[in-house]
Amino acid sequence: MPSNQNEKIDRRVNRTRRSLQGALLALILEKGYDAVTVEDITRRADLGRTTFYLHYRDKEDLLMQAVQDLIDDLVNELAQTPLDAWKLNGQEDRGEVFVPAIALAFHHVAIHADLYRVLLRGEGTYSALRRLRKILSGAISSLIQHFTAYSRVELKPQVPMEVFVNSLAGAWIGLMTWWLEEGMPYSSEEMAVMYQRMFMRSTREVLGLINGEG
Amino acid sequence: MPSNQNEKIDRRVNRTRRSLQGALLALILEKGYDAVTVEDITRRADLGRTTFYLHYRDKEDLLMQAVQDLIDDLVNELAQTPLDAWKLNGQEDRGEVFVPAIALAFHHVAIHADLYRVLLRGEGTYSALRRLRKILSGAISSLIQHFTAYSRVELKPQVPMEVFVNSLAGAWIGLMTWWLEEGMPYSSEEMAVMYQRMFMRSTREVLGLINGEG
DNA sequence: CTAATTCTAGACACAATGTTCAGAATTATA
DNA sequence: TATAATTCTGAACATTGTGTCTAGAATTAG
Repeated sequence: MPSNQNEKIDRRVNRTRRSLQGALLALILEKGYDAVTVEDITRRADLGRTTFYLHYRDKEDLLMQAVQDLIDDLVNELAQTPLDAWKLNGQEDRGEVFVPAIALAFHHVAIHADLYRVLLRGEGTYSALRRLRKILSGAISSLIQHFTAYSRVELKPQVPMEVFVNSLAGAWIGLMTWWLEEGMPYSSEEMAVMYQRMFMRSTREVLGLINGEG
Repeated sequence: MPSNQNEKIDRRVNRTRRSLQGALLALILEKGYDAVTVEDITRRADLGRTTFYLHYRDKEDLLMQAVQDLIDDLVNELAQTPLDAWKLNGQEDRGEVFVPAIALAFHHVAIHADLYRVLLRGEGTYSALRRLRKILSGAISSLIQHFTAYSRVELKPQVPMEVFVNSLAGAWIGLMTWWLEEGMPYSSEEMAVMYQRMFMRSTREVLGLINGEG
């Protein structure tokens, strides 16, 4: 998925980095970020400790590069996804729709579950989780803007947009966290549908977009 | 607020512990949990390094005791607060109410801002943030149960309650985090009102409690 | 005032970090 | 396949932080 630089990279380098990253994730999930030493990582990856420092400055550097790649990937995929909403099959029109962008985010979590688990636990540096929150806030902002662009009604937000967007991002993160910690008892599509069912309707209300029927 | 044991404690002990806790919080906010050493803490607190180990096992022990006291205090206060909702002043009845329990939580954050900042950043161990999330989820559950107890309508939740409650707790945490990181641009009462404005209405919808008027 | 408690400074063994270096192993490429 | 370049390795080293222990100084409770 990530790290496909233009320059050709020695096989050993790719293999080494993948091993190190995998070892770090596994070890963090086993005993927590703080308890993991560089020697732990290289032993698990079956590499010399010296090799580690050939590639990364320290433990945090390794984790942050992994997270950065993950987030870059998410941003890329989000950018390639239309913001439109599809009406759901045969459902009576309760405003129930399916937004591919939302489903995509949950799908991304499912694919990279281990890394998201580490990220959402805030292991390592807080900056990673903060970045994810900003990205989700931005995505939510874009969705809202996209949906309201076609509406001729004037917006009368019940709360400042910043407050609302950050709350929804928090709900998203809380939902993903619960989902991962519970061992993903629902599919990513189900999660996306539930997220919409909970918050898309109230979004219109909070924005002041409710016109008539409850 | 916390640590009022029955036994009389030597003045020096209280002073020392308060100094150490204050120093740790300040240092974490300055340069992050990982970068803080025990010697940093004792130097800032103007104490000998040996003294630290007279009171705490390590850095994490100190932080966790502080967080534990904080959470105990929050739980205590929540337990003493009625779950009822007061109707807001002269407002037209848009279902807008004021729930003391919600306001109390935001107030608690304002009073202990530094510690919450550290806690919400997930500095130290993830377990603390996880505990807070569970407490908020529990509080939300209680509120929902309390509100619906008087309703004769049968509930038809649109999503599993666990999903909904965890999302709302996430929104709460996201909102508090944003609030703290932005330097608390609103009062805790305003925050509580906004939280309710965003989610109390949609809660009734998600629970299937919408009867007539939108 | 005095006995008990707490704080202090210095020394200690230990664990992990991050660097260096010479040589072994692997890889790209011709 | 041969060879030059790159990457990996293991051992050694200085450095930093940890957690413990001591004897004695300082503070506190009563």
